[in-house]
Amino acid sequence: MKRNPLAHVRGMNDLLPDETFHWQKIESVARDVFHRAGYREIRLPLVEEAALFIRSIGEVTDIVEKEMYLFDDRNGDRLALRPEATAGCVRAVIEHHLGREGVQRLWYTGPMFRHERPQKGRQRQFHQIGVEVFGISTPDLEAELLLLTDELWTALGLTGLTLEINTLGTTDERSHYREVLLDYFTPHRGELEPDDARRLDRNPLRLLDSKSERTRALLEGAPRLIDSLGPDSRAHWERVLELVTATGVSFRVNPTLVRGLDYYTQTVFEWTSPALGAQSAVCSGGRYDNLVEHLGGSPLPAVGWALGIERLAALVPAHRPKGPDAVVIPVGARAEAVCLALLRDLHRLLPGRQIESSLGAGSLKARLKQADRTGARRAVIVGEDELMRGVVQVKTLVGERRTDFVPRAELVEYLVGAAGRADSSVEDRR
RNA sequence: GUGGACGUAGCUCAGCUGGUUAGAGUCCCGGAUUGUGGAUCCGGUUGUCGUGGGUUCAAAUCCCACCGUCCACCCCA
Repeated sequence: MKRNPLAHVRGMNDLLPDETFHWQKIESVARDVFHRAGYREIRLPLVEEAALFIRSIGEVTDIVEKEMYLFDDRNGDRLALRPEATAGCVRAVIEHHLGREGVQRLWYTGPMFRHERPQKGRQRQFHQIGVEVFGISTPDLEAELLLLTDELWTALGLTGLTLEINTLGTTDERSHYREVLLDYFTPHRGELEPDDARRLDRNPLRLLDSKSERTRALLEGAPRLIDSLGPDSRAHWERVLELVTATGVSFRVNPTLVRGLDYYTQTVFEWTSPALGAQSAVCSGGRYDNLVEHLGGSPLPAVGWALGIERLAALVPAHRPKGPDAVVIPVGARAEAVCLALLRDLHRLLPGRQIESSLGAGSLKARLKQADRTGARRAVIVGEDELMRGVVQVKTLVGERRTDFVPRAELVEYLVGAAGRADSSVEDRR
């Protein structure tokens, strides 16, 4: 078959209501953690000039070379769906001169787009939550950002993640090391697997985290990145280690950790989980002191990280939504108008409560069954009998079976009292 | 982009080496209870067997192609 032209685009998935609840939970926890730490939200466009990403992420990266969604605007501009948000964030900081207003602690969330082959934990439209801080060059910022991630995991009830950190030094130090590494590996070029030979040509640093046995063996005798660092970078790195240690966040130094994006300098880090399969990185980032200047702004140091919401959502224990406090069920046509008025009043007078309606066709039995399945605490039933008596029937669905007939005017009062009376014990049982 | 596995009810899957009307569980709907939930029992609906072509008296089953999904490589959140 030709593919169904009306089906979803490959790698761009629907998030159904069962999942959105889980996501909302994650997002609200993150929002709260950020707010408490003084981070403010920035909302950025999904589309930017393609050149912005090419210049920031790097020309010889996979993201730029083969993964970007590119298109020409009607006026001929070369645009791209953002593959990540740091570039756009830096652009916004430069464009609005945010650097002049002192330190900026920013966070963002939203979809990113990369044309990759989908697999577990990897889709073409994926979602990130990220943080960028501008204006602090000292290593205490790295510690703060790592602490922030750790606080987030705690707030989400997430355990079992491991943190690895490394330093890449300044741009100059790194390109020096690149040459050193190139000199070391070039005589062994013939021994490398095709993928690694390609890395040698394109981005020798990527050899450091090669999975190939052969390459790993060669790496044993290779010059180390740390030896290419000057005194300033070393001091910065030592201080990062000291401060992160002091925060109590446990980590491992991984000298082979190199990030794929060109703009990183000094500290880089990555949180991973063994539960995610091949795409194990949950959250990663690092310092990028040159990027603002590189993109045309006045020099401004920065550190940031981003986490993949899909990957995080796969790890965070699922929160089941709790059922509604009450479901209002009309029986018969005459009761429908009364129930709608009842809903309106309940929503207005009990703003904290979740009160749903049970409308449409279907027997009372089926609706009670449905209400029970959603975990509703009470059913408020209005039928002919109740209409004649001016009451509503309130049936407790959780815990003890109990049915009360309540004068319509006293329903709000009853529900307020019922919450104190029954819900706490009910809560425990669920 | 490369490799492998897999596409059968809304969902999870069975259907062996081709053989009559394609099954189970679940979900949904109804009944046992003329307007009263969770358990049980009874009944019912649900399918272009991914698509197209080929082999055959006969294809969900075998062959080919395409589409899609998943997993891994690559890359990365």
